[in-house]
Amino acid sequence: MSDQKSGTHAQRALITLRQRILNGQIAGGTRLFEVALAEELGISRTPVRAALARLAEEALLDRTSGGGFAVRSFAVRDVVDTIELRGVLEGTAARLAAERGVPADMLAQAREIIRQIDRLFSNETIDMEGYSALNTRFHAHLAHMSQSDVIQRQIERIITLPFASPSAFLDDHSHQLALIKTLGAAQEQHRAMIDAITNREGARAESLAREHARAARRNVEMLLGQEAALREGVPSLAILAT
Amino acid sequence: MSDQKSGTHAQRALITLRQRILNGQIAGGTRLFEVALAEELGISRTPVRAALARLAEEALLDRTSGGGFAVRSFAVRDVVDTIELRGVLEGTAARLAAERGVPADMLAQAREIIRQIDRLFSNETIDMEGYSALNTRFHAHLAHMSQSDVIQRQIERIITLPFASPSAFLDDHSHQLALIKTLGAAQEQHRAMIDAITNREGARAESLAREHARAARRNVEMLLGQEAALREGVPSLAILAT
DNA sequence: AAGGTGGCCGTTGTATACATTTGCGGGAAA
DNA sequence: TTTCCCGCAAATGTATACAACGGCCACCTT
Repeated sequence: MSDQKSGTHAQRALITLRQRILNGQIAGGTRLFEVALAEELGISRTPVRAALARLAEEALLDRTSGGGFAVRSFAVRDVVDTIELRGVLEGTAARLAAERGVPADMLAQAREIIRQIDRLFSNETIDMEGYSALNTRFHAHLAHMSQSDVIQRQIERIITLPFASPSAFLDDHSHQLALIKTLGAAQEQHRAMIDAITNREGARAESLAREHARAARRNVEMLLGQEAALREGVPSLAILAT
Repeated sequence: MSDQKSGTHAQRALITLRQRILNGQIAGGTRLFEVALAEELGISRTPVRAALARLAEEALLDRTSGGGFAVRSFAVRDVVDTIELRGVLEGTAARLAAERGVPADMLAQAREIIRQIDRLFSNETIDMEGYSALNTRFHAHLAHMSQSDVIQRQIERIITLPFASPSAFLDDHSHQLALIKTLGAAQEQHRAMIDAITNREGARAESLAREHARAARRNVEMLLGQEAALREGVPSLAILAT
């Protein structure tokens, strides 16, 4: 089941382990041992070490004092704070874009993405995968518009966590009914952000981006208010410590 | 000269390479080869790889497409943006502290640090090393008061870059005359931040922390305005791409 | 019974040989 | 001359054996 054939052993191990951690198959705090993993995956310790190092880089593992690795554990508070952090970073990207000014063609690209999302809305049934993809593109483009490599890197880094991605929960099928109603408001915020950036209104752009991220926080809180059974279908939250 | 005796080969290699990069001895963009480094350091490829992986984790190296590593290059813009980012993160820490409320003893600790800095000022000549240490402690404590592990980690991560540290330039001896005059204002900002947090004034706490970081940016700009010769004594900026 | 102390075993650290990949350069053909 | 392709060399990927470190437990001593 986990024998993807792509690339090197280290890459496969990385993918497998990442998936297990994000799935919650390995509890937070669990120490990972090179030999055990190597035997289980049928490879030697060397590629395992490489994979573990990359997972530490992705902040999914902590380095323990003795030199080993342990799975990082995410409490609800951490998920909320991480979403807050994304809001802060995207807010900064939006503010910098406004303050520094964005070339016309870059703004045009942003508006084009918004237009494509509008087009999706004109259909009777919403194509959630399509929306998710376009939404991700919009947010990536926002980071790009900051014209700051430093900010862009930080944003890219943080959204590797599935629950911190701008399109978190959009692909999770358990509660789409409630979600769909919020998409219209989200799109209005997209529009307002680009408007603020166009007018060089830094403070407005920043606070819009922050509020925009709050929607994700509301989703988390809504999901956690439900019965556990209903949460089964939400892979983005599977990593949560119980 | 580089044969510190502490710990493992990997640790020594990490320290040596980190120092070289921060010193600017290895130009940004330079690709690092395992074999070459191993031979030069007199160790095998294995600990070299480990060291390179950690440096990538510290964002001092980029991973190249083929699987190798290259020294990250920092332009002036990147330094400025990184300081801005610290301001944003510390601002967020201050805001969260204010919004969430900070236990009395934690606030007391913050005030104690401020008091110790006051005491330094009462001397005729300022003990810069002492100020630097206390200032670092104050900022670390601020991150702690956010009561957010996520935010705290981000701040700790970013201030490993010497020019992004809250006490950057304080230990660089070339221009202390100009700096000393700014310390009083900085201390007033420390005081105001704690006041804002005590009164649960989130927005005020945030904007104070941001403005506080601007001082570091001014220092960079001042230093870069000087003749190159005068910059020799500023190790924090040695990494800058020429 | 309590405390120290020895050694075993599990874990990471390191070196090294070999496999695999990739990028570049040179040569041949169009 | 240009382009394509082949092959070599240099780089990373991998396995494996052994070293070194450390924690734990059992046993011995007082």
